[in-house]
Amino acid sequence: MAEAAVSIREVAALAGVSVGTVSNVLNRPDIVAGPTRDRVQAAIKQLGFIRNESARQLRAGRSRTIGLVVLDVANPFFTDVARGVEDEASESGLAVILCNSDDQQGKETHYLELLEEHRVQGILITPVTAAGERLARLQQRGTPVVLVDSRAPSQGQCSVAVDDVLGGELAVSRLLGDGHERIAFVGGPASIRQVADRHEGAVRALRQAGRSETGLHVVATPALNVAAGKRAAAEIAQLPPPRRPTAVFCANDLLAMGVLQEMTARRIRVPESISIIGYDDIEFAAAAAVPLSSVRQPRQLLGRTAAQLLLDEALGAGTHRHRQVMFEPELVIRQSSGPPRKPGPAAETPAVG
Amino acid sequence: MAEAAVSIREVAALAGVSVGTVSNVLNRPDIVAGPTRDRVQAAIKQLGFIRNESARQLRAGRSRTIGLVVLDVANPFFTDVARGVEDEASESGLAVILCNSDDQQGKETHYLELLEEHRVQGILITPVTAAGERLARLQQRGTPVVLVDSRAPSQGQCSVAVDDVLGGELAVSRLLGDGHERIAFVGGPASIRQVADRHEGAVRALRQAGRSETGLHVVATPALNVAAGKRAAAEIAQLPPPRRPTAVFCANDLLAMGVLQEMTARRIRVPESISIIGYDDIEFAAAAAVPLSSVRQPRQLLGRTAAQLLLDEALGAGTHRHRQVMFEPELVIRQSSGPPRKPGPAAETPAVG
DNA sequence: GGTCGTTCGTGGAACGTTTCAAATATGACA
DNA sequence: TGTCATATTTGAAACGTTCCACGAACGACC
Repeated sequence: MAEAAVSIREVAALAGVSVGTVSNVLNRPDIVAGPTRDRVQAAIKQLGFIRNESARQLRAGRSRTIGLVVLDVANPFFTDVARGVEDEASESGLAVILCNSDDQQGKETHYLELLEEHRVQGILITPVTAAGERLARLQQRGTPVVLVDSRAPSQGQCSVAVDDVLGGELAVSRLLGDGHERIAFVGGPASIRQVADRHEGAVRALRQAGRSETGLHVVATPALNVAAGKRAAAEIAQLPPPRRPTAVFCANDLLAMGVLQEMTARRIRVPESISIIGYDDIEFAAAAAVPLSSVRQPRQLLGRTAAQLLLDEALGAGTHRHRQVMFEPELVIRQSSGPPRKPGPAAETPAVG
Repeated sequence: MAEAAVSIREVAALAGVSVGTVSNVLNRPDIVAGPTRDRVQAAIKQLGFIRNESARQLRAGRSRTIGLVVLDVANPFFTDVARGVEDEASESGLAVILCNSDDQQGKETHYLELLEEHRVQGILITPVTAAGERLARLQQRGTPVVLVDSRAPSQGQCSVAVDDVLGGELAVSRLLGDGHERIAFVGGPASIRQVADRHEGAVRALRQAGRSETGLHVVATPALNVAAGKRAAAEIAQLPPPRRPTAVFCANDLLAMGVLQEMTARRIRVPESISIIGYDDIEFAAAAAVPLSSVRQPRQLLGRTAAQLLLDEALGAGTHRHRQVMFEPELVIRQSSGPPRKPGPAAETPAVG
C-alpha cells in the first residue's frame, strides 16, 4: 500500500529539469520562466509530490515549529492561551507542538529535551517551578525561551504575565467595599507562584483598608481543582455562622466552582449567606448556576503576545530586545458576590433557583 | 549568544573516535566497548551535544511524531481524548502534534498537509465532515489514518467510536422508565453525525416503548455550546406547563449546562419541574450546581485506543489488520434527573439549594 | 561578428544522522 | 608463530532539501 515517497529528484526527471529548478519553483516561483514552471508544477501534481519537511529543516538548521509547554491541558485557562499561541504562530506559517508537563518536573524535562532535539524555533513555557537555570542554558545554546504567566527573573529573558497581586487586591478590595468583615482565602499549594501572589494581593487590600492582615482566614488546598474546592467549602461551612466568613476569594475558578457547589449542597445561599469570587474567568464560570464573579485574565492575548515576543526573538534579525510584559487583570462581578445580608428569612434575590 | 550547534562530528573528534562510533554509543551502547563508551559520553557532556532530530528523521524516512486533529481544543471532551493519545504515544517515545481544525474545512486541509510534510507516523482525526476521499488518499500515500469518534466508512481504515445511537437510547429509555411523558431533544446542527445518532437513539427508545416518535419535541440548536443551550431552554420554558416537556435530553453537556442555567434563572426547578440529561459526562457536569445526569463516554480510553491502533499500523511489521472499534456509553444518573413530580408546593428533594 | 547584459538553468556541495560492509584489534588455540 | 573466530571500530554512502557559483542562451548594440 505505502508507495515509495516521491522526491524532488523524480519530479525533476519527469519535468526534464534539474533538481535546483524544482526547488526554485517551490520556493521562488517568480525567478523561473513561465513554461518551465508550468511543466514542473504539472509533474508535481502528477506524481503527488509532498515536500519533506525533515530535509528542509536539516538544511535550514531550524524547524518550522515552536514548542508550548503548559501545566495542564485540561484547564480551560491553558487551552485559551494555547489558542492565542496557535493563531499567532500559524500567521507565520509555524506549527505548535503542545506539551503537557502535568505539573511534573520529570515530564517537563523530558519535553524540553524533545523540543531542543527538534530544533524548534523557540519555546513558550509555564515552568513547574522557577526553572531559571535550566531555561537559561537552553537559551544560551540558541533556543529562545519566553516565560508564560510568570515573570522572568532577569532581564535576559522575555516573559508575559498578568499581575496576580493586583488581581488579588481587586477581588478583596471589592469584598471589603461591599461591607464584608470576615473574608476567607482558598488556595494552594502556596509554592505555586500564582497562588502566593494572589494571596499577597488579598493581604495588601486588607492593609490598605486599615485592617489587620490576620483577618484573612486562609484555607489551604492541596490542588487547584473542583474537588479541593469542595473540601475547603466543607471546612468553612462547619464554622458557626457568627464566625463563618461571609465571603470567599478563591485562587482559581475551579476551586470557586467547588466551593459554590458544596455551599449550595449544604443550603448555604450564594451570595446571600456567602459571597464567592473566583479567578481566571473561564467560560464555565459564567455558566455556573450562580454565575461566578471572577478576576478575568486576558488569556488569548497572553498567548498571542508570548508568541509574538518569541517570534521577534527567533526571526527578528538580531534587533530583539527582551521585554517583560505585564497585563492587568479585570474584576468581573456577576451574581455570586454582593453585600452581606443579615441572616433571616430568604432574601428577595433568588439564591440558586 | 547562539553558539554554533555541536554535531556528532565534533563529539567524535574530541573523543578520538569515528562518527559511526558516536552514533553507536547513542543508539546501541551495548555494542561499544566500555572505555570507548565512557570517553564518548564524556565528550557529549562536555560539548553539550544535542541530537538533531531532523537529521534522524531524514535518515529514517519518518518522524517520531503523530498528528492529532480535533474539532475544538477548548471542549473538555477533546482535551481528555488528547490526554489519552499523549499517554499512549509517549510510551512509544513519540511526540504529538495537536491541531485544532476549529470545525473549518480549510484549517483541516491545511493541517493535514502540514502533517504529511512532516512525515508523521500517522494521523488521528475527527474529521469536519465525512472526508473519506481525502483521507483515503493520504493513507494510500503511506500515512496511516485512524478516525476518532467516527465510524470508518469502509474496512480500509481503523476507527474508534462510541455508540451514539445506544447512548441516546439509554438516556431516553431512562426518562421513559421514570415516567416522563413529554420529552424534548435539544441539539444541532443535525448535519453533525454525533447529533444525528443521538437523536436517532432517542427515537428508537420511544418506539421500543410503544410511543409515537412524534412525541419527541425537537429543539434544534445552531451549535453545541452553553449559549445555545440557554436559548433552547428559553424556548422550552415559554410553553405552558401542561404542554411543557418534563424532561430534556441534550446532545452534549455544554448544551445541558446552558439549559440548566436558564431553567434555574427562570425558577423552574431541576429536577422537580424538569429533568435534564446531558451527554459526554465532562468533568464540569458533575460540578454543576445541580450535578448533571449524563451519558458517559470513555474519553481517555477512546484516545488511547485510537493511538494504539495507529501505532500498530505504523510500527507493526505488516501484520496490521484494520479494525472498527465501538465502545458502549454508560448512563450516569445524578441529581438533574428523576421521576416527574406533580406541580405543587416545593418537593422535599432540594432543587438546587 | 565580437562584446556585454540579462535571464534561466545546472550541478554539486552541504546539512547531521544512521547503516553496513570492510578493516582492524584481540585472544584462544594448535 | 601462525590461524581463525570474535569483538570492536572505521569510512563512506545514503536520506531530500536548499543554496550558490557558474555556464548557456539570447538579444542588443557598436
